[in-house]
Order: sequence, then structure tokens, then C-alpha cells
Amino acid sequence: MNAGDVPATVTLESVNSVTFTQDTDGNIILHCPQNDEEDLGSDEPVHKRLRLSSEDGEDPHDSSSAEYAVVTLPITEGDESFEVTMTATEMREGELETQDPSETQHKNSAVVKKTEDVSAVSQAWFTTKEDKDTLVNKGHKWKQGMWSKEEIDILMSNIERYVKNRGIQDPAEIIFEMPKEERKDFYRSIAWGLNRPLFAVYRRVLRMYDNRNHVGKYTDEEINKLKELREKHGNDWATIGAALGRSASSVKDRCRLMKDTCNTGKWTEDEERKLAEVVHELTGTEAGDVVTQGVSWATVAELVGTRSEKQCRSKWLNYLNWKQSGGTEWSKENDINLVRRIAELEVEDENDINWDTLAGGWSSVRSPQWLRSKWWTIKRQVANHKELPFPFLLKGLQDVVEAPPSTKVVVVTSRSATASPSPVTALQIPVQIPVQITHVSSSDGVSGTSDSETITLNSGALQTFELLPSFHLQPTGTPGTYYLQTGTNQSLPLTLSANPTVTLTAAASPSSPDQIILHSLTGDAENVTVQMSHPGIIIQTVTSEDLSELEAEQGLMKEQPPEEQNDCGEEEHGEQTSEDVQDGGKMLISCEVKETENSGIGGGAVLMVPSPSCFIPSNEDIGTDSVLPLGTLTDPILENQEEGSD
DNA sequence: TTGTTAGGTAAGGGTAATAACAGCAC
DNA sequence: AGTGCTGTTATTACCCTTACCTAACA
Repeated sequence: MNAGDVPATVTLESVNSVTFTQDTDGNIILHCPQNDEEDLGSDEPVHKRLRLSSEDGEDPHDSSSAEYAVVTLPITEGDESFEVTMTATEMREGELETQDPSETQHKNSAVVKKTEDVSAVSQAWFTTKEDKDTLVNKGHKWKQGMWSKEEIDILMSNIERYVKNRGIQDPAEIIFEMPKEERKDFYRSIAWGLNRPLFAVYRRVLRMYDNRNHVGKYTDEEINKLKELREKHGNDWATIGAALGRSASSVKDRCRLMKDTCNTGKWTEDEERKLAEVVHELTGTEAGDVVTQGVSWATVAELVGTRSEKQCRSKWLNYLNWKQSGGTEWSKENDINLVRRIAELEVEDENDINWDTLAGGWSSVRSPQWLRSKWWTIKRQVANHKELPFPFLLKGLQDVVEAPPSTKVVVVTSRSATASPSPVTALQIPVQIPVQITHVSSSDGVSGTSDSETITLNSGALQTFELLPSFHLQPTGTPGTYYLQTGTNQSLPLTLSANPTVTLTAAASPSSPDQIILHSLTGDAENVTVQMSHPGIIIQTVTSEDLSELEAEQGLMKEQPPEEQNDCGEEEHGEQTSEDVQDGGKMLISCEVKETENSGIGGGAVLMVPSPSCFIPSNEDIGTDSVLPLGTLTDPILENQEEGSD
């Protein structure tokens, strides 16, 4: 589909009819029906209830290159409201694309037709090398490694649909109780839309629904019993597991860690020497050689005698080999280099990174496996890294890394957040979505939008919004609270709740074009100013669900009229009172942190600092003296950069 | 009897979270 | 010396793939 073509339309089906109005201040207000029968309060993430479906049942072409427009349609005469629908159009060259087929399918879970190539894999039960080679030769590719959140969402949703259609309560009934012939189509059905071999899906499902899995740490008593059972039953893991109330794989794994002769704690020099000897002997290498693969750790452990295979592997790959081959220390600059090098690989998926290649010739890298864990450490600085597609995460990290050293970085934290050593940041790189909001009614009133046919945000009837990566409204951590972000990086926090008229905010501050005032409105028109922002990274804190519950129970939260909007300041962010930031438990704070190019992917990043337990950890913190002091972002990359610049 | 389907088991490499430890500054 | 912070190291529950096996069925 060419950019100029009429786009195939995909309708965003929201369970709730979401509507916009505009108030006298020009704020767009999102309406959400009160009788929300679709379990707003359920545990299921709201984004899972937002689905895309093809309006006409037509395959929306290659939706991996689609961009989405939001348009509003009239709902009721005389109502200052707008129904929001989204349409998908082809993404222009150079613009963001959605990530992988499985994710696209998830978004289009009602329309998962486009995956002939995928289904060949996900519908085939193959475990042999030959089967695999055949598929590879046919040009099929599939995902390996850890399952992403998106994949798990697809799987769960497929399972839900399957059990619902058959009136079954618990999927475990099918998995563990139903005879094979009765569940004949089960695994193939739930594998639909996943780019994984059927066998991998099968394994995953078994683990997920086996309540003897994820039991947690083994007690001393269990360990003793396990030893007894092991002597009695050998490697009959199923029997041992049954006797212990653990899954077979769990007991098998636990036994691998147990060895009568196993030492714990610090390795002695003798042990290290022995380990090196054994590894080099078994691999036919010499002292000083780098050995990171092709080692049978079970054999190594046997020969070392005093350590388990895991201990040997870990010691070798994370320390000893590097030490013996003359490795250099890992500096903070290396963190930055690592992000850059990964970006230079230009891979679509994290699983495509060749860590061996990346680690090659890098003297500070202890092993490819170790390097991967370093990357993981960096990645984990971003709280919502699991939700972010790899390219977005990487781009965001790159932006952060490449920010000018002089950039002032500020993050909002709570006073009590100091109890937590390092604030967790969440990086949100939004997908750009053109949004058009059409005005329906011309009546006066709170809208103040008079006769205009189209409500425009800033300028232009077609306003670009950035929806967050998964093409949902992105929850902020407070149930019912979401972010939309404009093309100019103005945040639009949307609040969905049982309240029929809820909140929204976001207009440029009249006092400063660099500021966006974010304030939320409740039904009684009281609102709370929260913040300012600026093109570039916005760091935001949100309250937890607990906060609203606390408020409900104790009535301690206060709201503040709009006149008392309170800018956060630019560099010296003063403390804010609790009234400034609390809005019925839905609190949003953002501060300017740095300026980035407002182009390309999302134009900038939103760093989100959820402070679920820190904001109001106890009743005494909810008093009128509750303040939200601003701290310094402790993102190591940024710190490194500042240090480096020194 | 043979091939296919739909699982199923065991082994082992690996990941991710966290606990324990060590070094340092105050 | 005590304390708190931070980075490193060790541990371990859990994950995933691979290779091989099996029973039912066509």
C-alpha cells in the first residue's frame, strides 16, 4: 500500500466507549461510561481489552507497516463528546514500524489471518533436527529464547478464548485432566498468532498452569526430603516431584545444585586452579585462551569435585577465564559503548544479537554471557523495559546515552523514595499516531469550542499523537490512567475510572511555551496541577493503586482548583505539597529533564518513575506536610556521562 | 508393518532475581 | 568502630532447547 492510497481501516474496539470533550480552558476531557460492565476493576490489564479489528473483515495488508489515526465520531446530539476510533494507514518510510508479527497479531487479535508463514511453525509439532531443518530450508524463522510479555499476552488471550468458547472454567482442566483426544485442537488453537514451535507453546503452557511450579524457595526440610527421595527414586523426577509437591523439572533442577561435596562461598585458589585445569583439559585449550563455549559443565563439576556445574560455569564465565586471559576492568564508559554497539548492530530483536561477536576482542568483557548480563543490568534501569519493544528501548537508551553531558537531569521522587536506593526509571518511546478529533456539537457550555467542526490540539485538524509502543493507551501504574503524547511531546494523561467524566489535561502553559501544564479534572471540576514538561524526556511519577484506595478509605487526598496550578520550575524543582500532586489518587508529575530531537522515533522519550510504594507508604506521609522533593536521576548511564564529561 | 500425531522425559545450557559479601566514604 | 552505600560475586528458582522415547492411530 502506498502512502497516498486510501488506507485500510482498522477500528480500535474499546470495551468502553471513550469520548472526548473540551473544557473552557481548552483541555480535552475524556469521557468514560460509568456502567463499565467490562470489569474495569479486574486484574486484567486494560490494554488487553483494547483490541483492533478490521472493520470490513479485510486483511489490513501488512499491518507491520501501519500507522494509526485516531478520529472521533459523534455520539449523541447535544453532547459535547466525541467517540474515538482509530484507523490504520501505511507508515511512511523512515517512520516507526510496529515490531514483530506476533505483536501485530496481538494488537489485531481478532484478525490474525496474515500469518501463513508463522503458522507453519506454530502449528507444527516438531522436535527433531530433521523437522527443524526442513522448516529452516523453507525459509521459516521463529522466535527462541525467553517469551516476551506480548507473546504471553497472546497466549493467555488465546487460552481464555478457547476455554470461554467451550464453557470450561479452568484451563488446567484441559491441560491436566482432559484426555488427549478431547483436547485435540487445544495446543494448535492457543498457538495461533505465536511464532513459536508448537512444542515450545506446549512446554510453556504446562509450566504456566502447573501449580507445583513456581512454589518458591526450597526449605531445609524439603532439601532433606529431596535427598532421601533422590536416593530412593534416582532420576525419576516425576515421582520425586509428586512426593514433594513440586514439578518434575523443579526437583530435577534443584538436584543439579546439590552435591554432597559441594563447597559454598568464596572459591579458594586451589579450586580456581583446578577449575582452569579441568576446563582447558576438556576443551583442548591452553591457559590464557578464551573459552566460552563447548564446555560440558557437568563433566567439569565432576572433575573439580568441590563445586556444582552451575558454580563452575558461573565462576568461569564471569570471572576466571577473563582474569586468566588478561582481561581489563569494565569501566563506566563501557556501559555507553555497549549500548552504542548494540544499536550499531541494527537488529530488530534482542534475540538476534550475537553476543559472541559483540564480545569478541573486547578485553573488558568477561564472556559473551557476562556481556549479556551487563546489558540486562543496563536495561533494567528502565522499569517498563519488559513492555517495550527492543528497538524502542534501545533507541531510548541511546538518546539518554547520547544526551549532551551538560544536560541537567532531574527526576521527581517522593520524600520517602529515598528509602529506595535508586529510583526505577521507565522508558516509554511512543509510536506516532496521527489523531483527528472531530467536534460533534456546536452548543455552548463547558466545551467552549463553539462551532468548530474539528477540535484541534495546538494547530491543525490532524494532530499527531504518540501512542505507546503496544498501540494501546499506556497504563501509568495507576489503574485507569494512561498516557497519550502529542507530536510535540506534550503529555496527555488520560484517566479512565468509574467516574463518568474524568480527567485530562495538557496544554502548553500560557506563561511559558516550554511548559506543559498537566492537570487532571474530576467530575466536580476541581483539579490539580501537576507539572510542566518540555520537548524531550519527561520523567513522571505516578501513584499506585493503593493511593486511590487510601484516599477512598481515609479521605486524605485533596484536590486543588486549576488556578493554583503549580509549575515545577526548571532546574531547581522545589518541593510540592501533597495538594499539588494528588488528584483522587491519580497523580502525575513530570519534569523537564533534557531536550532531545523531536523527530524520528517518537521524538523523545518518557521516562516514567513509578513510585507505587514510596509516595505514600504510610498514613503519616499523607498529611498536609507531604512533599515530593526532587532528586537526581541516578540512571548510571547519565551519571557516567556526567562523570565522563568531567 | 510403517508412518504420523501428539505428546512425554531427561539432560543440560541458560536467564534473572536476589542474597551475601567486600570495599569505601563518612 | 559503626553505619550506610555501592558494586561485585555467589546462589538458585525458573526457563528453554535438544535429543530421544512412546503410545495411539491411520
